[in-house]
Amino acid sequence: MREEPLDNGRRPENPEGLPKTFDPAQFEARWYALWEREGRFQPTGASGSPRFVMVIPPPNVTGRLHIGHAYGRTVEDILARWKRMLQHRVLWVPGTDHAGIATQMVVERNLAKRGIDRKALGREKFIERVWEWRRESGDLILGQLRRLGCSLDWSRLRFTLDPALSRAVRHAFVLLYRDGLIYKGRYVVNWCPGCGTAVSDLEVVEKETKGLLYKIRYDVPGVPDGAVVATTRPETMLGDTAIAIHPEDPRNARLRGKKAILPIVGRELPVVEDAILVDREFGTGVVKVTPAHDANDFAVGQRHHLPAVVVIGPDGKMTEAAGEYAGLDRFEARKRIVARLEQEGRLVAAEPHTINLGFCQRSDDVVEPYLSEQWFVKIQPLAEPAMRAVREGAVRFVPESWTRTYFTWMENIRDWCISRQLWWGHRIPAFTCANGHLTVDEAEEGPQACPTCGSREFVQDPDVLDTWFSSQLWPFSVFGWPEKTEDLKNFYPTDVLVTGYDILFFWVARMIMAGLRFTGKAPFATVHLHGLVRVGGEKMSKTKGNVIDPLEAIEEFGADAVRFTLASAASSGPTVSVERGRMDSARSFATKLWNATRFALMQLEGREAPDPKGRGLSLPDRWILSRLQATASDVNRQLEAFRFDEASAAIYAFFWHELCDGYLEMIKPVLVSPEAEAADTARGVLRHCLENAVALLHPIMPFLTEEIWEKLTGKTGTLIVSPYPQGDPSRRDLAAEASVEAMRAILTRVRNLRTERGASRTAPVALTLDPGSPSRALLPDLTVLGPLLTHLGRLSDLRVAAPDAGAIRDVVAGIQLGMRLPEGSTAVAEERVEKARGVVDDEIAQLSAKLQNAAYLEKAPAAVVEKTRLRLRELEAKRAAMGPV
RNA sequence: GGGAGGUUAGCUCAGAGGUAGAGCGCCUGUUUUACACGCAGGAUGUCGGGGGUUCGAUCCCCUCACCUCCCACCA
Repeated sequence: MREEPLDNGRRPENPEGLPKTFDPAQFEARWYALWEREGRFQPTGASGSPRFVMVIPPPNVTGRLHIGHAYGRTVEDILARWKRMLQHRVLWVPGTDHAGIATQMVVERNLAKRGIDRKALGREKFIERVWEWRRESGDLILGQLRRLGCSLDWSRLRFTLDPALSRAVRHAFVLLYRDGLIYKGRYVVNWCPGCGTAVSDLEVVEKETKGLLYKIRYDVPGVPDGAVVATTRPETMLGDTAIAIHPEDPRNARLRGKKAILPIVGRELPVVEDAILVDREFGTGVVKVTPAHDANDFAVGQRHHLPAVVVIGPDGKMTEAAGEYAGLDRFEARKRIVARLEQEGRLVAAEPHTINLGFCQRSDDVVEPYLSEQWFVKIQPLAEPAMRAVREGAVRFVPESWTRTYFTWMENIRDWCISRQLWWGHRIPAFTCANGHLTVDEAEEGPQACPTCGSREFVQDPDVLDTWFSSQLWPFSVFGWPEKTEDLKNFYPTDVLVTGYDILFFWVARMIMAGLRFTGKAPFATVHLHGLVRVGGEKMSKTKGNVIDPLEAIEEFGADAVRFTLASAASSGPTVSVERGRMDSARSFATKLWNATRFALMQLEGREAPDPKGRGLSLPDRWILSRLQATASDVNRQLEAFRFDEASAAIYAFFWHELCDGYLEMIKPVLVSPEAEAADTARGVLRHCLENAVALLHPIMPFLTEEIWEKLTGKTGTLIVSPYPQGDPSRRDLAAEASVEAMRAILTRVRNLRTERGASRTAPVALTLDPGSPSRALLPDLTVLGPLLTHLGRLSDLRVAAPDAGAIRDVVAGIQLGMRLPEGSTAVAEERVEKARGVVDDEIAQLSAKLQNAAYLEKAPAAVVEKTRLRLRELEAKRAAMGPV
């Protein structure tokens, strides 16, 4: 059909009723609304049917959907839709996270732009502003998940700061506190001066950094040359309260029992002997001890009862204790101190040195070890059961290789610093009464009276909890825990958790610990840890310009194409590589589906399409039905294994290469033939295959398939709950598969012959199938397929006969062919034949050698040897067909 | 310093102890009336290097090289 623009520029109406290319925007929103309206995302179905439950990894409430989310949520939605079609009672719970540091920082920055300082504003006002920000820009991501097609049960939407979830947090805190698993104490923690808060070990990212190792001479009365200490952080020396040597180090034995004088400050420093801290091999064997600014030094301080002097404050500036350096930034102070030491002749050396510096995951500031009072979770008692759960199989990781990483981390786990000096988050439910008694209480308003002294005046701890403290409760707090709700009973524990491996420790491990502690059950049976999305093999970054915005991609290609691309990119490895080219190809696939449907509708509309289960099936019918069974089995197996790439590829290959390229072309002549019965059967088979293919694909491409489903079946919006094709291996028809595949191979050879000989695409070929062929068992079927072969191959003649003299000969699928082109065709390039002969000769030589190898004949399985024999026979026939050199 | 993973077609990646695969890209032909986001045909790989086990290894083992990532308090 020619397309001519009309006056108004619109395309003319398509006679078939469907445009040639489809516009996803036409139906995506419509289907989503319909599914939602009809309650498809809510768990329904027979109460006896198995359930399938997931909770979403809650994105930041003010965040935007990025390609990593899009990937993870697509995977979850595929699982949810697949299980739903398997008639499970599916529940996938949506929600968002308050994301303490991240959100607070954004709001703080916004305020700063307007010249407003957080501290000047005050805590309450500031928190109001954050809520405002959350109202303005929050939940956008939820709409974006809808665009992606996620079948989340919106009636159960949760936010980590919801009253019920906040209560769960307080309850959990109190439980742990009462059990002695939460304690408060003064320790050296990781402190981010940029964020102004303590952070956990996990939030510190170590980076190799070039620095200097300074060697500084401290005077030691009675020891003429004093002591030379080595440090990468000279500014902390102002807080030194000792120097340490190894008890068995002869080099420094003369320092034993002496006192050193701290340069600049003049403080007397005892020389302590500590075998744990000091490595005799390193540097001078003398270590400065700064208990307030180094975790190891802190431990030494504890062992030797040393005081701790805080010289760097929470803002990263030197404190009053730093004397003349007070108020200086820590790095500036370093410069000045080094300059001064040099001036005084105390700087013995400053050698280039590579150090692992800790940076704040959030702000990228250099993290300071900082002595301060914090809350901690005693983690060992929680880790033990969590390890057991995995060891005993109550929780399994997919891919399995993460198990080991999990154990390694859990075995070396350290107490978790959970207090944050922030305002946005769950405030620690700890209260100090007027008489200084500490009490914890889960009531939002705090305790009524002090249990110790009865005082009614309290000050609440100013800190908030690490965001992950609330996240670890997510799989059950969303269901109302600690209340014994129906949902908790019905849907907890969940089945599958899907998330990136980067939060295995942050979140997954902690959920397992918390789940076991608070509910006695592992929160999920299976954890699918996927790789991180990369674009073209590289991390996405704005400077590289390779960022893919999933929403832009949805606009451009449609949600289904984006989802198919992501599913195809899945792999078991640590990276998920996404490319734009893949999006194009996915969109082409969607268009292909569309067009195949248009064709089918032309054939099916207003016509009977009997159930193909009746007899009278042709070989192509049997073939495609068998391939459908094989594909369905395969797809289910791959989904079971979280191999979304393989599942996508299986449907793609079936739909495009077998159903469209193969079956559709095979039935076209049947459809126009006068044999009405055969045509009707083909229509029935076509409908059956198309419906099943569309159903198979629905979890991956939900919108388009629902649209097509409606056109095919006349049913509106029901595909989402239609039974998923599972595939039955007993319904494979291997004989039909072999025959039709042989025919297709012969077709390819005939077409290739034309190209090879420079004949036109339509040049008639006379073909003979040699009854003496190695695979002659196929001949009866090929005879039945003869008319089709003749039609598709544009043959002028087809006979079962030995090849004529002068025919071009070859062996395909074990059938010896004789092919004859009309006169005048160009001869094939001799060098090409030469090369082909070479390849065959090589393989023949190889196989013959194998078959003459006694060890091979004896040890290789009989089936393999037999296969080799067959192959050799076929090759010899092929070689013979090629003629002499 | 430990640990994990990777190295396969120009690109991005699958893959199994028994003759190497996909998508994209490339070449050739093609308005074969569902689809040019198509159809048909085609080319391309010492499966990182070296050694071992095996009748047979790209797939298992050892080793080397390079890459990625995790974990770790050596000043």
